Amino acid sequence: MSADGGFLEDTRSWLLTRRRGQVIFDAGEPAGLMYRVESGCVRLQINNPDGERQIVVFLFPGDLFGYEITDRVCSAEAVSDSTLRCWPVQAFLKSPQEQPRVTIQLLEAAQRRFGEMAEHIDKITHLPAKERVLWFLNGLLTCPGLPREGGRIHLPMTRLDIADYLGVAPETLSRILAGLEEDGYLRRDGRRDLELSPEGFPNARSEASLKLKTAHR
Amino acid sequence: MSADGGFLEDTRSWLLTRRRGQVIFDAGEPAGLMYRVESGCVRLQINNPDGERQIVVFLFPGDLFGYEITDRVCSAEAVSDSTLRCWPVQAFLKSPQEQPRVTIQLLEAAQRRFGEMAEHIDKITHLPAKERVLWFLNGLLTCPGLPREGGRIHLPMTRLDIADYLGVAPETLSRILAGLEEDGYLRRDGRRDLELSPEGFPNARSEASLKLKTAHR
DNA sequence: CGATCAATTGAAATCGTTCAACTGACGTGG
DNA sequence: CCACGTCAGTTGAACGATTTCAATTGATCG
Repeated sequence: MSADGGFLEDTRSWLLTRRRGQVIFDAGEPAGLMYRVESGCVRLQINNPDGERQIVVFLFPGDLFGYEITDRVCSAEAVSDSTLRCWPVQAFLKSPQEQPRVTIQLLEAAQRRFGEMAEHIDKITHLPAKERVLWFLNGLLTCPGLPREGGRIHLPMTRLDIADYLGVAPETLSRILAGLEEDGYLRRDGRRDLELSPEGFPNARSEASLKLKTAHR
Repeated sequence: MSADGGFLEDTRSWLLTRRRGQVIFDAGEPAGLMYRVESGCVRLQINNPDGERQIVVFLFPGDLFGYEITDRVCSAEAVSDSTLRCWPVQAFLKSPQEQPRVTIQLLEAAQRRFGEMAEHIDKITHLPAKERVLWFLNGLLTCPGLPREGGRIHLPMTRLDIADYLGVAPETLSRILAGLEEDGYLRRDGRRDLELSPEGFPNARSEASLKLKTAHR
């Protein structure tokens, strides 16, 4: 998920720390800095007028964000205490030296994010709640930035965060996790720690897809 | 939605036509050309392994797409017969003359798209089916590239396309449209034409939001 | 003008939400 | 260091919106 090619390192930057829940920037604000997560976890989200929240993506160490050129397109908040490295975007865009290399990097990062969001929409609309949760958990397992020992995961985010990411009521998420624990696929340890079964998950879709649905166009 | 600053015009390009339903490119393919819709309508979509489809965005005249640098992150197909202007992306990225100006344009286009997709996810997860349809119809009304005379719209896409965009069953969409017509908010004329009421829509959210929900964090 | 398939309509089933109550994890102050 | 309070998280039960399956209509095209 990280996208620096070493260019960023050569450029003036500085560190910032944000505490759990702190706002990094809000949708609509004029952009200035771009960030890379050094430690912790950040969420990009939409805060809609009805007071509801849609978390668009969780960002982990190595991930770049906030490289808007004009205005912020969504809000960013620290999920857990985090340290961020930041650069003034304008510096890149104006420097004829750095500009080409960096903007292409950013363009690629943006494309990658686009693909991930498209997948996100797809999962939310086509998967039932349980399989969304499994998808999320699998994503955690293959997330390079997340501190992890074996199948043991320390979640930086709350249940409500996860629910708002998956488009599910927190109660539903709770029931699903309880069910997975019941069936031996994981063990909950406090609010933040998960022990995922090494044998992997029910893999519900491979069964379901045997039904050989014929949609497609 | 359009994002050219005149730079593109100076660069070698050519026209392409695609018939309704034709594939423009598929997810995973190596990228080569980038496109601008000149006439017609294009959809970007995810074709998931279960044969289901999620339409991510409809593109209209003026819209740029396909500016991936490496691989296609989703598929593109013509919704209606369309003409497309295309450029080799590499030509921009290699030319020191054009590169800076164009990549910044593309970066901005990508950011705009990001914001729209985030909103799309938000609508899908937080709005009930009827309001999703109203949101879509309102979007059509404020879409500069769509041929329109007053409140009369000629839809380039099928009901199934719309359903796959909104994350709703086609039957549900059908019932909702019937209901809106029943209530005098629109008139259906064949499969492709809609006459939207000039007084606008029920504006369901403003009533609903009087309930003053207190979510947010 | 007829065939075909998109679109519509009906009825039943279901998954997830909602409302409400409870539990217990975590941190704070004594 | 332990007791206590608070709020995140969990559990229960009922409701309801949307899906699903099935049948029908009707628009569009050859």
